[in-house]
Amino acid sequence: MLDVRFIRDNAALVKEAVHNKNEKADIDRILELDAQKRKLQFDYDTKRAEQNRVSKQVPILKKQGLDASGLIAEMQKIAAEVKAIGQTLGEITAQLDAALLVVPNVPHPSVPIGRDESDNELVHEWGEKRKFDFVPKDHLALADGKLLDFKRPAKLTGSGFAGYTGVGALLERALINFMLDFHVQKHGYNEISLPYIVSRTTMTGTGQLPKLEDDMYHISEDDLFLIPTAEVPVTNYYANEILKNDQIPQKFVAYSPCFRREAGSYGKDTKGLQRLHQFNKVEMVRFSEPDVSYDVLEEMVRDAEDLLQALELHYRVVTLATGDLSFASAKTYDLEVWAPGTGRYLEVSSVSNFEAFQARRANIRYRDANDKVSYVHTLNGSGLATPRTFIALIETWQNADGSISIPEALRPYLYGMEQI
RNA sequence: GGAGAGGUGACCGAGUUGGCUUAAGGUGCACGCCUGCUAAGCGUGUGUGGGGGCAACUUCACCGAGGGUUCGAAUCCCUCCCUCUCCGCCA
Repeated sequence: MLDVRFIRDNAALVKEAVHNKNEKADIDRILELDAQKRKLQFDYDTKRAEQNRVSKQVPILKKQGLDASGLIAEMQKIAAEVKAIGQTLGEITAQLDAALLVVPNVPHPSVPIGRDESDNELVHEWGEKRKFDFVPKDHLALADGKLLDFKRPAKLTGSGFAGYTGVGALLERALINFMLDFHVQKHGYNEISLPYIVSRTTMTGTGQLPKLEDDMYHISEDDLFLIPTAEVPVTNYYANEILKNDQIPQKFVAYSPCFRREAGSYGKDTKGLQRLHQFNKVEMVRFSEPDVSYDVLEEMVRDAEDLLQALELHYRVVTLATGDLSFASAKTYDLEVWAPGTGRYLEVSSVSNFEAFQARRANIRYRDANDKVSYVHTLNGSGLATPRTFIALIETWQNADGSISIPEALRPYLYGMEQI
């Protein structure tokens, strides 16, 4: 959520941001509601002050044994006026708040302006596409029925759910443990494990709601949601708090399953592990002081890159253009890993700076050097999403005989196996 | 799921026959005084958010959340949420 005062002072900029993000939000209406609200607030305060002042005289009169009924009768009128103004004020405030919730974050000036992902900008690449002296298989040909099972999970639940079996399950677990250990031991993150089911308020705090409700799994009986990413519980961990010195800066890393309905993406990237309704992910979440949050963003990209480098996988980093940027993000880098069998780059990490957008929604603040209370900046990034990393890993490290070599960094997590 | 207790400022903790409480008192914290140093002591200050004002300042709201009663609500009524204890169920 943006500060209404920021919108008031930068209406043109915000309108441009809404347009560049292919979003819809009625900024003029917000400005109008804001003006109405402030006027009502002034009227309310003035009346209420009078009411408070006069009400205090009632007990004084009574104590002197005087009749206060005239004063009380007069105050009944004012009380009714206060109530009426207060009601209108409440309605306008509710409308304004609802309107503010659907205004997207403003992209950082360094973000390329563009309609969609074709306008994303390449930042850099690492490694190169592996050359094969045989025709590399895609991950389905390599692993379906062995390391992976798609058929039976579909029987259990439906399409878009995958099973990892035997050594495949071990490999997936190895990836998760490897990534967690790496972030904790080499990058200094604090591991955290939080609920996978959260409330409507929590989902609103990070910006999934109200806009993306159709993409979320909802438990209607309790009005709770399955998390689409660990970002949601971890970022909201400090909701409604003023952080103390030892809580900011803060770097958390969390493993969690992620649940996404993927409404509207049917038929897109449906092959194998590429797009699932449930998958595992290790997520980095940072709480930063505003003046350094863009340094933190760069650091997080490197933290995610370190994993791919340790796994010796070729990848590239791109800056998302405005049209591809998510609702809440001010700037996002995607890490795309090369999957030689599939013949595509797959997004395995999305690293974003939300600036104060989520902090304002979730009400996460801190005291700066001058003891002034202000909103923190929140950032998060995958490090990494498991299924696509799994794809790239087995497709890159496959051998002509169908076996898969294990990169050295991962071997300790696979009982020392060099190949599977 | 059943029964009971409770949710007050950074923290502890009064206040629940509605009105000198602008939330007592304490702790902590900050500044000052005192002081050989430290401690103790003394004094002052110490929340968040909104509105108005160039500013000093002023005003409103907030005692779990939301409604209601009243001239006036931390205090009374209703609904909901959360925490704790006991019972039941259970990995």
